[in-house]
Amino acid sequence: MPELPEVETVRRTLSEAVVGQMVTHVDCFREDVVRGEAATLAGQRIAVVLRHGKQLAIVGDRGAAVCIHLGMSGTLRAIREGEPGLPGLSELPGGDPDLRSRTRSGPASGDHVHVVWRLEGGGAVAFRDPRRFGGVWAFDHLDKLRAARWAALGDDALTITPGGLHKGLRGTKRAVKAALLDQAVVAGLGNIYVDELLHAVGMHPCRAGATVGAAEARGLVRAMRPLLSRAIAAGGTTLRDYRDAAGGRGRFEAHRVYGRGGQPCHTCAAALKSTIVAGRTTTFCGACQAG
DNA sequence: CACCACCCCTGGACGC
DNA sequence: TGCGTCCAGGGGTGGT
Repeated sequence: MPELPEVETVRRTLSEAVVGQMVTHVDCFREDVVRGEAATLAGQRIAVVLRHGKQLAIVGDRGAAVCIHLGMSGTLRAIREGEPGLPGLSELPGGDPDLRSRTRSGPASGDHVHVVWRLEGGGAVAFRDPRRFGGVWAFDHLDKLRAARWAALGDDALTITPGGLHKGLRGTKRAVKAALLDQAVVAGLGNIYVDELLHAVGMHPCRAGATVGAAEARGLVRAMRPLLSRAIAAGGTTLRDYRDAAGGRGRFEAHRVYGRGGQPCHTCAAALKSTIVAGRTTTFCGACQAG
């Protein structure tokens, strides 16, 4: 379940592996996963890999941009020449025989590779997404990507200002947790980090957004940045099958509340409560997080 | 307009 | 061991 730290880790590892490389052609194995012309990056050298919230953009040197959203189960892997690829890549029709022969084979060893960007020199970038909650959106120019997708998002969680967050919260009666999960309010937070954030500042997840004052919004932003930064420094959180673009696991496991319902709060030792807020499993401390 | 329930999808955990 | 069932959850959509 990649959230901002995991997506930023993918951005960095992918960037190191592919910036400056030429995309020779694009294999798309599931049309419904891609919106727009999948081959749009073909013939362009990768100039930069950007991120806004949980979305990535691979940008070509002539301006083409491909937006990738990993959803729940998506991975984006940079496969270097001579390196084993993703499970299942061996089963792809029409793939590079050399690349295929190097990949693990076996009966249904995990296919679900939907798009492969082939690079000059034999490498590749592969988008795999078993549950298909993610997707790929191709544009002939980055400006169009920004207008069509990123304009609707709030400021990135790493750069949002206290004033910006306060503005996003004060107009809503929704639970503050629901608002923080809303990518139009702030982009990049998901269920894990919202629970961690609310616990860190001692705020009840069901507080109405509009009741969060300017000082509390500042507290949220001041807690958010180090929380996300520490997770990025650790390469993100590994739950289930998250991997960065180089196939590495995250090492951030310092969850204080997520997944710990019923266990003692690390701050006050009270049993953490588990409930549903905004349709999401929510864990919080009834004692530390007043509301 | 704001908000919520529902749906999409598959793999892993768990119970019998 | 094997099978069935439930659950995870971001975001889009359609209903209230």
